[in-house]
Amino acid sequence: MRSPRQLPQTFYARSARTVARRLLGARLVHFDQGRRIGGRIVEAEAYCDSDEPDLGCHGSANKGRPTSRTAVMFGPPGFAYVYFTYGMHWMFNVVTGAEGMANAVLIRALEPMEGLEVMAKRRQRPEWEWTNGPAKLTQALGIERELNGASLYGADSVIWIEADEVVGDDAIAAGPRIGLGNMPEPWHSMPWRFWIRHNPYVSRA
DNA sequence: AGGACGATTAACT
DNA sequence: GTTAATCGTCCTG
Repeated sequence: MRSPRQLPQTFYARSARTVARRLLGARLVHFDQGRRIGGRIVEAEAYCDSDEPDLGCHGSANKGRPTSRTAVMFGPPGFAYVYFTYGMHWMFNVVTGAEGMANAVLIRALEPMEGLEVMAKRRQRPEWEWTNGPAKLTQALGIERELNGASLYGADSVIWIEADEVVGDDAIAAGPRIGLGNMPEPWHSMPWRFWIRHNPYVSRA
């Protein structure tokens, strides 16, 4: 194992909503060039929760059948689903639930904890803006296409999540997901975005 | 083959 | 509040 606290595959083998909530306070680590870059997860969103249809979720494209892009989502839990969007941004998700279900959790914001000097070189801004958005955190941690499909629970993983701070239910807030655009109701308003209350690193949108 | 658009961000009025 | 940047993916024909 990379760390005694590295989350096992069983952690991810639950509904996306459950995993999204339990991921708050945990630490995402990218082991890059022999050094740890990472931070505490403070915001996450569930997509294609359990077996409910979720239009607008990538897994619902192509009539709910896997495509080359979404294949990883349909695979077993505990793997990274990394995709490219808007012609310039990378997004990091963890695959959850049962194999074949296309469930995933988007990591939307972190509190920087390790490798700050690397993040600083990659992002010319005040520290609180380094990782307060899904495409900002991937840039800060150096997450790109080669991590798509990477195992998060393996003994020699290069990216994984560790148990860290315990966040109580009363410190967690929930609300509609961000940036859904044309996603129809009821999914547009489903409260599947979770974040730590009063945390300065949560995305502002 | 072609076009619309995106789980976003930074810059500008 | 509005908009450009920038290109892979999916849907239509």
